Amino acid sequence: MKSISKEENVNIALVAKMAQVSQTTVSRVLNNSPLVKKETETRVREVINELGYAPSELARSLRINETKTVGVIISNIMGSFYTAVVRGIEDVASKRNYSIILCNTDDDPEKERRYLKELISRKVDGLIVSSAYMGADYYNIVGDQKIVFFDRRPNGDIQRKYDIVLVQNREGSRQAVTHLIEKGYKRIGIINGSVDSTTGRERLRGYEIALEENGMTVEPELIKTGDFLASNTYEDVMDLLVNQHCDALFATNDLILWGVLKAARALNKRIPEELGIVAFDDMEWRQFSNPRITSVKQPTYEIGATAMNLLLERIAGDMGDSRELILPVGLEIRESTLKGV
Amino acid sequence: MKSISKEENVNIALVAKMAQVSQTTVSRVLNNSPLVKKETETRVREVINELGYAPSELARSLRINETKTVGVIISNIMGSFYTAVVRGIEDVASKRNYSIILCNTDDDPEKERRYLKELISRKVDGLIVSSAYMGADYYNIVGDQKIVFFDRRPNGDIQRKYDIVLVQNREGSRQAVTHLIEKGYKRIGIINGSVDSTTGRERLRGYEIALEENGMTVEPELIKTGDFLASNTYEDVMDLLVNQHCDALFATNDLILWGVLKAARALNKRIPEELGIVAFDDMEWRQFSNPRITSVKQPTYEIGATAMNLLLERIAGDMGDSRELILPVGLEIRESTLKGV
DNA sequence: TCCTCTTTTGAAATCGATTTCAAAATTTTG
DNA sequence: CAAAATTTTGAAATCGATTTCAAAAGAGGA
Repeated sequence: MKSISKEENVNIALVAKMAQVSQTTVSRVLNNSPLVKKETETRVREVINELGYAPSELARSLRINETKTVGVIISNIMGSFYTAVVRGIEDVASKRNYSIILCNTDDDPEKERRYLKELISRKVDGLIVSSAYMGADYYNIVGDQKIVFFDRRPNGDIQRKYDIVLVQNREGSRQAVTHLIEKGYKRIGIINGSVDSTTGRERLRGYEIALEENGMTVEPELIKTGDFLASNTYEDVMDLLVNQHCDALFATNDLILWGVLKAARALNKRIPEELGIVAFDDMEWRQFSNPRITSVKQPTYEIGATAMNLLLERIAGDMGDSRELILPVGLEIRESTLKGV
Repeated sequence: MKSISKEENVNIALVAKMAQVSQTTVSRVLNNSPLVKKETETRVREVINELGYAPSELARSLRINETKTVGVIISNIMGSFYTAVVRGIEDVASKRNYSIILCNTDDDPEKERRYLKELISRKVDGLIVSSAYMGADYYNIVGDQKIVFFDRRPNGDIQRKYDIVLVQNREGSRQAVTHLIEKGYKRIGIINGSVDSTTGRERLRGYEIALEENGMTVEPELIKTGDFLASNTYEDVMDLLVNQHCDALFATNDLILWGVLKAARALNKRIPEELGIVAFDDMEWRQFSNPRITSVKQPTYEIGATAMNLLLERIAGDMGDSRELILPVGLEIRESTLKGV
């Protein structure tokens, strides 16, 4: 074993030189190949320890064409729904020695395109995507990447080529609104995200179905369409409560609920007496909100874990037909709809 | 321009072949070198577009020894404090074309070690770390990596070598507890995270200082030390309220606050009359909690953005002395301490 | 036309690992 | 003890980019 020269780079060549073997042998040791004599292995390992050598994943990835990295593209980690999803993804990924690269698009299609291209250039092994952007050229960009979409269903051709993890959006909405009706609310407004996404469309559809099933008419004035970032929720709520005299509101996600609560507070509405509220998503804080909010609970962590598992199967070589998993939701009834009938 | 053969890999060599130039020239085009004749450049770009070629960041990184990637190591993205920090990091990173790899350690030192080694193997350009693990061999693992620590101050030797972003933990605690005292609360308990971290120690110190400044004695029975994941907050609160007869509690982070609220609710305590509550961290949900919680607000997003900016300076070659930035906190007074004096 | 000077190009080395293929070393067998 | 079988090793190619250095092509002047 030679002595350590000061300024040399610590790489496989240096280890080889110092252990008086070839790079091939060092590589074999690194990969626990049985082809190495016990004695030489020991010598090599000693050098490795002495140098504190750790192989470059970069070089390795380049050679074996696999990075053990997946890209995660979401709207905004601060939207709390995604937080739990990402944690689910990361847990499964970490267990299998994968890393995740996190990207926030703010639902900006241009940002999403940029991220997609960058992740592909970085040769990620796969992608987990909640897409804001589903233009016709999507396929041109992503090509034959392995992708699992979640939360929002990609449109048209795309959806037949990739796995998808969704929740019962329509059914969740239907239950939520049905609950409001059963509680005796008469004029129910909905503040929806974008109907460009299937999520928005499905949640709206559930709302309509609930009304129809109960012999109520769907009034366009009571339907507010915006975005899931709650950009103009406040104004929408004001209109629904002041001009349209709604006595109940259905907020289709967490951020929108905040807008609703702010506006309701500004108007000094008593909840649930004057105003009933149900909302999609169920973050833990709602248990301590005033009042506690009746919620459609999504299995957020499981969405992420499931998506990552599907992706890992694809990466492992599963070439089967694309799958669509629909996870169940549940209605948690709390004080915000606790009106005596 | 030759025609596309079907199964060839799309790499720089293929582009070169099809454009009838050398790889060197293609590389120059990719990097906007002025050394290329307009005419050839056009030809090369056409081929690039036709093939949908995007250079491998992997190969590039290997050659130029720079990955444009930073690792982010935190306790748990679901702890809501970190969510905002991460978003701050990602925003700054993305603007400078950096990607972030997210790692959740759950404050498990072993996990942190594994992540550190992995990220270093992946040749990240730098690290942003809220460390659970500060063993003596830390420096052995991270060596001369570029690191910005945040939230928790690394101990001893480490701290002189790297940049640090902190907040006024002690001062924040002092203000919070002083506020409780001013409101007339007499027996104030603290439910702290781990005192292995400076954060825990500083927040405890602020608590002690506030008591001392007001001529109150620090009673060990009123000090609960656990972890910032709130593992046994419930039991701690029970003890403080039932056995120690506290009339006010100071929760040192968001998760712990949840535990406090749950326990308080279980005991049917009226807040703020029977029980005053202040807490570190200030997530948006607290504005809607019942009651709204008086909070020490940290500039979470700025912590992340600042850390990333410091890191970028280091990556750019700044070799100056290590810096320590202390960001201000602010006390938001709300109903949970609104007792008439 | 020839020579100089500038512009434009490409062959080959390099980054740090893995892998193929053949050869060397060792052990087993007859 | 020599031949065959087996174990152990290493030289060189490879992944896909960048970069160095020298040479080719083109422009301008005498």
